[in-house]
Amino acid sequence: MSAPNPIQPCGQSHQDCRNKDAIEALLERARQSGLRRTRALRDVVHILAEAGRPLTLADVAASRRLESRADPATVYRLLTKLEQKGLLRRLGLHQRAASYVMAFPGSHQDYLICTRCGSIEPLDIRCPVESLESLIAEQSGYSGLYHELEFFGLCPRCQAIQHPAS
Amino acid sequence: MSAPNPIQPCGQSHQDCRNKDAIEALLERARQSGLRRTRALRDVVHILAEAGRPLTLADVAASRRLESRADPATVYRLLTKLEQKGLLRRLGLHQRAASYVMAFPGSHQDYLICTRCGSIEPLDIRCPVESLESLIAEQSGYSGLYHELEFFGLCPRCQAIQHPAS
DNA sequence: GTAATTGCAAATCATTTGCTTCGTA
DNA sequence: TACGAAGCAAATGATTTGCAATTAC
Repeated sequence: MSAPNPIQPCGQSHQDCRNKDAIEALLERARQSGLRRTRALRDVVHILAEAGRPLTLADVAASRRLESRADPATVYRLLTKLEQKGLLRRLGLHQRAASYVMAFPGSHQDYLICTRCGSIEPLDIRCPVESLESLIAEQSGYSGLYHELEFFGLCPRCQAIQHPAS
Repeated sequence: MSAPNPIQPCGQSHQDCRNKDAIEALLERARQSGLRRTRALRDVVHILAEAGRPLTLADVAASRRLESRADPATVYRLLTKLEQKGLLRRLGLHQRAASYVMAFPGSHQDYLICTRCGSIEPLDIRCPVESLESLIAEQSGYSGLYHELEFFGLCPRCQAIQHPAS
């Protein structure tokens, strides 16, 4: 958490996220936020937590880990609920369709995105990540490195709107 | 580019990206990388460049800007080619399906992703972005702020493979 | 003239919803 | 027992491909 060594394949420091206790805590949080302790829920959480990397819905549904082969629709609904409860994070711009931007040479853009209404504001920040890029390129052997940085949150307008339900 | 003021709605500093010269330069690069100067190409580049924010394929295809209403398939192929030439950036994990990760409290994960094979490596970097979050939250009025940071590049294995074609 | 590009239609694939049955609280 | 969850099937929606007609070089 505080080691200065910035770049390592995620070996140790996140291992703790995948141990039984952390997973159990997640399940407990899930239950307390209203979800029932079903086998499918337990399986989905285990699969995702132990993967330690982003998985698609199909990945989760196809995983033969744990004996229940879950229906994609079930997995989908579980993922949706877990995301609504804040226990799960869906990567990307949170829209169903892919998004594109022109790549002007030398220009780089970061975004601020509302998790409810999906509005996207370009940010004119001095991106603090650039210096990391060369370091990562060097240590990982990747070429042509670039990055994407997005901030997500509830925009002021959406904060003012009543939550439809929980 | 060097102003210390870090957060502004992208007003000026990227405006230059959208002027005629920059767009013309993009089109020129496109032509030099083998694309023909068709109306659809010009329109797509104009639409994306002038939008200054991420657009979906449907956004581009539906844009009545410039007189040619382009077929989604045509737009799709243009976007694909522009991306292959490095003139365009597709946001997100570059997979067709959405990806999910468990949100362990207090843990945050950044990724290194190969643009060719799609492999995803979790990075154990000390993320330099966290300090920005509170600043952005304050200035934007967004609540519940979090961020995603992904690095993209060609992984060593893919670098070794012959490019199928250009 | 030749090869890339377009447009239209159709195929794919991931996501999402309806509805009935099942299982947890 | 009541209400959320699961399973199955079907609808939706974005993306992707096939192919004939067109257009840029």
